[in-house]
Amino acid sequence: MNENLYVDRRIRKTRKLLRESLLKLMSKKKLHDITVKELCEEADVNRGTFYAHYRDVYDLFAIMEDEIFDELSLVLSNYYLTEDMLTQKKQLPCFLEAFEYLVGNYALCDVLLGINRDQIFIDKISDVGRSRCVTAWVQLYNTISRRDAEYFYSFTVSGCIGILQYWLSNGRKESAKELAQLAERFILQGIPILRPSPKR
Amino acid sequence: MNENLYVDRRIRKTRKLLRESLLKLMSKKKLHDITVKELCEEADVNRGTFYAHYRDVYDLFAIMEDEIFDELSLVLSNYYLTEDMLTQKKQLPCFLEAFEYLVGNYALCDVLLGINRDQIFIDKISDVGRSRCVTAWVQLYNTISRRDAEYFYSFTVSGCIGILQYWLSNGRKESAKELAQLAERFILQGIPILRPSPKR
DNA sequence: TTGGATAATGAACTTCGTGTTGATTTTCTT
DNA sequence: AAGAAAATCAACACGAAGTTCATTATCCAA
Repeated sequence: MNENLYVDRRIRKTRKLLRESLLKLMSKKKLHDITVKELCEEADVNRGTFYAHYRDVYDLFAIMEDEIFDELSLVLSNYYLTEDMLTQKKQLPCFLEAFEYLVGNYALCDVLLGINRDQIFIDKISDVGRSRCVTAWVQLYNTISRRDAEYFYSFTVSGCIGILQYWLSNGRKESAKELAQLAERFILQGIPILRPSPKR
Repeated sequence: MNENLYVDRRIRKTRKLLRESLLKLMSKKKLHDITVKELCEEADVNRGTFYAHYRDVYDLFAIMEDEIFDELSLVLSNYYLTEDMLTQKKQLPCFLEAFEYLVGNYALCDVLLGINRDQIFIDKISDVGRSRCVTAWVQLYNTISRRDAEYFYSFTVSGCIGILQYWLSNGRKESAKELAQLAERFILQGIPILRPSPKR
């Protein structure tokens, strides 16, 4: 938690510079086109210093992903599934917090979920709440198999990421709340959301 | 379509070898860790020959993606949206064909959608049916805004990819038909799929 | 404030993949 | 069978990767 306070200021400075520079370069080009050399020039850090901290550019990137992942996990861990949350009206707060975090960190999201994104991060994010959700669903409803619950979870989380990606690539016009509401409606109602008059 | 018939046999052979070798290497390591050198050794093709065909490893990969993309587009283009397809029972055939194609090419899917996947392919796949679906939805239902339809489409397609990814990473136990049915249920019904007795 | 510790720098060096070239050999097509 | 075209082989310059070590700058605790 606060081991960071005991890290030498020089180390903190160097790592911060490298992280910021990588983010900057990634907004312009793909990760695999970024060399250690140019990263260090951008950060004005000696190349030898880089190797004292990271194995290569991908190593640095993975560590950055981990940090975001931990923060988002923390946000989500405040929520636990109750029967209420599975019925009509109580899912919003969880979605809202998640989307608010992501929307608030959109520059990072752009890198992590955008055109040059790496897959591992998405997979990890996806699995944050998997076991909790699936277990709760199976316990609360006797009509659903564990297998179907797993698939439904995969479908849902990927769908939410899809919403975020569309949002990112279309000018980020909506607020976190709007995104959360859209996600909630899609998940709760499915395609009937499209219908003028709900059938059956 | 059949320009391939006019391509020199040596060229076809070389390209096939390189494609297969790249696929093989990608099952073991990430794209950015694969060098032209090792790819050519794997394929037993001269390095100079590689450069006569492709700019670099990413160029080859992009071309492979394009081929799959075109094939899948062809599969999907057989379907057009009618009102029937948006109601309860008629979506399955389209999903079924898509999933059958993807399941049938699971080795490729594993590379394209799996842990080392590149984002561009997924984005392209996602957009195959976007305008067609969104336009149809907006025309058929006066209650949905274009914006919401776009988001619903993003949500749905990403969700389906999520289903496929879960399937890939869990032993590929289900058939294409089962996957298509799951997808259809999730999209049509949303979370009520979990409920023992449908509310309202 | 100072002194020991530690991190960053700069320069040099080897290694390795890249991308290209030109001569030679193999394979295809008709 | 012959000409065309592709693949091979060897060689090359180039640049980034990764490491080493002596030197300098910075930190932090006594």
